[in-house]
Formats: sequence, structure tokens, C-alpha cells
Amino acid sequence: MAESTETDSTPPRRAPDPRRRSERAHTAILDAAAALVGEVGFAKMTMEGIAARAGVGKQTIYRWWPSKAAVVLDAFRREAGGEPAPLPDTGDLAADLRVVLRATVDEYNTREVDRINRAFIAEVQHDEDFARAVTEDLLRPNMTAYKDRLLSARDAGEISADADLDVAVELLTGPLYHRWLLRTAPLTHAYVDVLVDMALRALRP
Amino acid sequence: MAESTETDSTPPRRAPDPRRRSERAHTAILDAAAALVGEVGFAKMTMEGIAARAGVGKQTIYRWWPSKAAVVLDAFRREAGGEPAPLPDTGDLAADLRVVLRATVDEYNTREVDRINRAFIAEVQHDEDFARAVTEDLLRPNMTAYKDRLLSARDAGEISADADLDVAVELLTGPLYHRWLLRTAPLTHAYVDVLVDMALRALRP
Amino acid sequence: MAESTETDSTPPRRAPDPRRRSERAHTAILDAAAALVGEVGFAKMTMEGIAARAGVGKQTIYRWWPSKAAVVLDAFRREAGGEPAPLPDTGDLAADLRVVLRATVDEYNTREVDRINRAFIAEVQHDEDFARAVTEDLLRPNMTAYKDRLLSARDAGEISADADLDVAVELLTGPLYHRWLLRTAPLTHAYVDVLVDMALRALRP
Amino acid sequence: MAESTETDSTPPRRAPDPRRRSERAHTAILDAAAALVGEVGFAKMTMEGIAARAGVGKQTIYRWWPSKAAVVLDAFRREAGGEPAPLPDTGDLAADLRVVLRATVDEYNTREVDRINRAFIAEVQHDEDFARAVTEDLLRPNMTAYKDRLLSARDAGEISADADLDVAVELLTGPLYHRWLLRTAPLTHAYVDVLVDMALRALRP
DNA sequence: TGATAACCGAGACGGTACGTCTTGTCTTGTT
DNA sequence: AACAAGACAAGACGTACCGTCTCGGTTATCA
Repeated sequence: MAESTETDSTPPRRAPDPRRRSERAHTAILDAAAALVGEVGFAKMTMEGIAARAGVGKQTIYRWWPSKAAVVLDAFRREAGGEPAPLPDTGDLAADLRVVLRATVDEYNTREVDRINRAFIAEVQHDEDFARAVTEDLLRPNMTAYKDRLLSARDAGEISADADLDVAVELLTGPLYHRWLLRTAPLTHAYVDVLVDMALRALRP
Repeated sequence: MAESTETDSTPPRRAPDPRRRSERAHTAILDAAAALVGEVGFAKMTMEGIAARAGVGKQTIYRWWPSKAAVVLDAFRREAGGEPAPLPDTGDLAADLRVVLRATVDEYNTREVDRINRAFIAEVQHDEDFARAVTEDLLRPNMTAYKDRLLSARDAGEISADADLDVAVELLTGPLYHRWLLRTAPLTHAYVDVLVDMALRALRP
Repeated sequence: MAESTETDSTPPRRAPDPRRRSERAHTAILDAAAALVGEVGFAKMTMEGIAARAGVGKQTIYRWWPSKAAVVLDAFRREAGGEPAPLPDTGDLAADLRVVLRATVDEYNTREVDRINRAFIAEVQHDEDFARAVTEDLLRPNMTAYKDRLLSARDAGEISADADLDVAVELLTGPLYHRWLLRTAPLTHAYVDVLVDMALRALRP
Repeated sequence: MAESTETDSTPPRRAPDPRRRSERAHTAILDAAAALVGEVGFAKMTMEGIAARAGVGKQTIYRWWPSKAAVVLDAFRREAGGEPAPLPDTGDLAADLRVVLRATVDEYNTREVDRINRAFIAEVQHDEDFARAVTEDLLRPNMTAYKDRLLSARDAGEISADADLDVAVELLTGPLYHRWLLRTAPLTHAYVDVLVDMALRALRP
């Protein structure tokens, strides 16, 4: 009857066989989740709602995902694709950062993106496993892209050789993130320019 | 006379008379809320739980607060007192920032403070009114304190005269906040030192 | 055991001074109660509703009446006046009974009277004190009126000298009441005629 | 589209599938209801109390019954079984009626039966659907049994051929019912005897 | 003619129950 | 065995009233 090899053993919890998974149900669930996040927002959507909309039993969701957040994360992952999306590298670090951060700002000013990101932030606060997943899958690749661009800039002599590039990435994204999350002030292109300017001054050789 | 000022009229919703508020119940509710946040965390506490613990009818809570979050915010406000707590000003900006930010880091590494702050962050994401309250009451005074210290430093010629101090405040707190909130890396004193160093380099005259 | 002079000893329960009673409040309460019984029915009216409608504090109601039922009973008593209303006595018992019972049937076929009577019936079932009050104040005088008429008929030799007149009254009113209360069949004048006929046959000398 | 058969459409209100009903829960609920009626009486029992006692979620009750009264009626129906219980027919109508009505009186003098019957009477007053159910399921069969006995007596020439037997049934049960319900006088065997005597005098050929 | 009770309107209070909602598990066929 | 459907136990939600308990503010009786 199995059991022995299961390390996390709270209930009998027979792991489902992924080979028998219904692709139709899987797709329908992610579709429904994506649609609902857009329509009513993360907080107001329910497992029952997803199941009903997907034409799926609730058990089918619970069989494959541990929580609503996990479903939505998967839906998001599917849409975002798996690409790392490296930053542009024109040789002009300031210009490249301005382009990318302006685009980021535009995106976050979008109702849709704002919503889903806030939902993830909220969810991440009381679920460490989910936090890890979101961080590694959505955030880390993004931060790595920034770091790669900074490495290239360092090689080009644009920024100081002994700067801590992990902190440098946070210096660029942290303030913007702070302002967006806490709504302390509007996110504008002008703000991006000031921020990039100031951050790069800290990194000059 | 009567009612003219009521714009949002869904139910009759007669506002209660604050002069007749029971101090005993008020205190008991905030006590219970504070205790429960510490014991089970914000997400798992309930209005029923608060009421039961406070020895109070649920209606008494709903009469004075619109949501669980509002109760906890009040509990927090009461504990935090109303002081703005200005930053130290020894004449050495870097040293002063290091002291304050190291203290902040220590605080955030505390289970209790971590919990309650994450709870507020989560809650703030799907309640704009609550967001405004938290931002203005808890966050803004803190940011103002930083800005005041930077103003003093600018007067002393320690930092550039034309730096945008609002962004400067975000440059100091944003990265730390980002790292804490998203748990991308541990919060240490060493990190604070690197961060202060880098941020101040951006502000040098 | 204890409490010495207090016969009804649950709380201190100082009896209010009827001399100081506000006639305005008294009247307003009974008016409100009467209106509400008609509008929403006994079961759906509330003490709060009566108080609000009468422009009166709830305590003022509880000071003078023990229950909603008692208020409504008083309202009813006020309207019904105190008259015993003796049955007509034309010398023809059957005719007199037919007149009175037909009128009763018409009354009970009225929405208003039906409602209030059903409310009393319902209430009387789980409140013995109230039951006694209703029985003595509303029912007993009515039954006495019937009995008086039967006594007169017996004196006139219309009915048997040794008939139990208390049972005779029930023989006339019980069937009608049963049919009305349990809605087993419609209440019509024809029914009254059949009933009177049958009942009087039982009482013939 | 769809839903065509739904005339009363307030909420979507999907009817539950009776084939999937849990027999365990069903039984436990009726058991709990029956027990509670006996222990605290109908008026003081609550849906929450039934659910708790039955070890059942409240929703499970609301899924299958519209009200507390309906649950108790079902509990009662289950106990009463479906039998019509015809009246004895010894050929002596008066004796048979005396036996049956004396038994009825004894039953109604029982705390338990008194209680449940009063509860039904009270409930029936403000719920026409429930009234119909109670009347048809509990009362009508009983009245039919009386009528059948009277039919037999008429065939035997014991009572008048042209008597209205529906009214005759009421003549027998109405007075007794009136006295019990309104507590105007005690229910005794002597009373039954007087009543039967008087009523049969009305029916004599 | 004050003083001083008590009543009064108002409505906050501690409670109980309501009927609804959602959660995560369990059950019953179907594919 | 995975699936759609949905019943189930649990329990929080926010509301409605209950009957009691303050609050001032008026009366009305008595010293």
C-alpha cells in the first residue's frame, strides 16, 4: 500500500500519477484561473469558482495544486513563458536601464499587472512555500537579468569594479518597487530617469 | 437637516456615537487583537476569535471597525504610540543611517515584527482605504524622519544640494524592504553597511 | 430559598411607579404595535421596531410590558374596548346563533383579524402567562356571552334543562374554531347554518 | 438559455440530488431534532443545536429542509409511521368514541405530546406551506378515520342518514381541541363522556 | 420652591442564532 | 485510476434582535 517512501506523511496522501493527468482539465483550470484573476481579482476568486468555470471537479484541482495561489502561479507561469528575457545591451547602461524600467513602470501602471502582482505579494506573505516558488520562478530570473547587464557594464568599465552587484540590482529595483507597492507616489518615466541617474552615480568607478 | 452628508447610502447605516463608546470594550478588543496577531498570525485570526477573547459581542467590533485589518491596525497604532521618532543626528550621516538601519534589520528579523508587517502588506493589497491608512499612519512618518535627516545632511554639505531627497529616502529603504519582503537574501548588518555606503555614494556632492 | 419579602425574586426589579408613566409614550407604543401587527404581522415585528416607530426607548417598553405579545395584547384590548357584548336575544336561539356565528365567520375571513388571532394562538402556545391573559381577557368573556344566551334559552325551555352549558358552548364554537385554525375547510355562512342546526339538535329538551 | 423549469428564481438554488443524500446525516438530524423537541421544546431549539447534536454541518440541514419546523415535522412523521389507524368498530358507536377520545385526552395530557402539538399549532400559524403539510399528513388521516367510523354507524342505522359527517367529525373533535388548545378547562374522561353523549344526541336518526 | 427621584429617548453593550459562504475531504458513478 | 459532480463537516462571515445597561434631559412629587 505504499507509504514507506513518503517523507511528508501527514495524511495517507497517495501521489497522483501524472501520466494519467487529463490535459483537457489541466488546461481548462489554468484558463479559468487566468480569466478569473482578471475579472474579479485574486482575493475574490474561489476554488469553487475555478472548478465551476473550468467544468471540473474541485478534487481535480486539489489533486494537482495545493492552493489557489499555486493554481494562479501556474497560470501566470504558463503565460509568462519560461524565457529569461535578458536586458538590452546597447553599450549605454543608463539608456538601457531607462528603457527597461520605463517599460516596467508602464506595465505596473496597468490594472491587470498591478492586480496580479499585488495578489502574489499578498499571498506570498503567509505561505513560505508559495513565496519560494514565486521568488524563484518570477523574481529571480528578472533580477539575474539585471545583474547580467551590470556585469557586462562592469566589464565595459562603466561601473566600479568592486561594487556589490546584488545590492546594485536592489538599488535599481527596490525603490521603484517600494513606491509601487506602498503607493507612496506615482510611478512615472520622470521618476525612472531620476532613479537611474541616482543609482548609477552610486556605481560609477 | 438630517442625513445630507451621507453620500454612500447602501443601508441606513447610522454612525455610532463615539462619546458613548465603552472604554472597557474598546481596550479589550485591541488587547485581544494584539494577542491573537502574536499567537496565530493575522490570517488565521477571526472576528469571532477577537470577540470571544475580548468578552465582547461581535456587533461591538463591527460597530467601530469595518474589518479585521482595521482592528489590528488600531492595535498596532496604540502600541507604536504617536511619536515620529526622529533619526539621530551626530553630524555623521553614514554612521547615523547605519545605526538606524541596523536596528530596523534587527527588528524585522524578529518573528513578531515580521509577522505583523507582512500581515499589513498582504492586507494593504486588496483594500485601498486600509492601504491609505497604513501608509499615512505607519509609513509616512518614518519616511519623513529619513528625509529630515537628509535635509540636515544637505544643509551640512554632506550630500549634493540638488539631490531629490524623496528618491534618496527610497534609495536607502527600498532595497532593504525589497530584500525583506521577497526574502531574496538575509538581512544582516553587513548588508546594511554595504547599502548605506552605496546609497551615500549616489548622494555625494 | 432566601429573598424574604420578594415573592418574584429573580432580579431586584423595582416596580415602576404607574403615576409617573408617560401617557404619550404609552399611547405611541400601543399605536405602533397595532400598526405593525397589521403591516408585517406579529411574528415579523420586533421590539426594536415598535420602539423606533413609537419614538421611544426600548427600555420604556420593557419597563411596562414583559414581552412583545403582552404589548400586542394590550393594543388589542384597547381597540376591542372592555365591553362584554352580549349575544342578541330575540327569543329564537337558532336565529340568534346564526347571526352571531355568521358575523364571526365574516370577521375571521378578514385578513387582519385572521392574522392577529393566529398570532395570539401561536404565542399562547409557548407562554403560559400570556395564555392565561389572552384566555381570560379575550376568550372567556366571549364564551360567557354564549353561555348567558344558552341560559336564557334554557329558561325559555328551548333547550334541555340538564344540558352541560359549558360543553354546549364548546359544541358551538369548537368546530368552527377547529376549521378556521387548521384550515381544513372554508368558513361559510352555509357551514354556520349546518353547525347551528346540528348543535341545537343535541341540546333539544 | 437553460433553467426553463425554474419558476421561482430568486437565487440559482440548484436542487440537491436525493440519490446522493447521506443516510447517516439524514438519520442523525431527525434523531437530534426529535430529542431536542422533547428536551427543550420546539421554540427553544435551534438549527445550530440540531446540527451540533447530529454532528452535521448546518448547510446539510438547510440543503434538505427549508426550516426548523420542516425538520421537526419529518422527525414526527418518521415516528408516527404512515399508518392511518382506523377507529375500533364494535357496533357501539358511543363506546368506540369514548375509548378513542379518552385515549386522545390521555395523550394530550402527556407533557411530550402536548409540547409537540402546541409547537406545530404555533408554527402552522405563520407558514401556510407548513400548515398544509401538517394538516394533510397528521390531521387529515385522523379526521378520515373518524368519518369512516361514522359512515359505518350510519350504515348500521345508529345515526341519522342525512347528517353532514364532516361537520359531525368536527362536532366530536372541535370542542375537545378547543378546550385543550386554549386551556379553558381540564381534559378528563368525564368530559369526554359528556361530549360524546351530547354530540351523538345531535346525530341520532 | 428646590431637591431629588424616576421616567424618558437614545442607543451601546454582551449575547445567540440566523442563513450563507467557502474550505478541503469524501462519495458516487462514468469514462 | 483519473475524472465531473457535488454532498459532506466545519466553522467564519456579517446581520438582526434580544433584553440589560448606561447616558444626559425632562418631569413630577415631596420636603
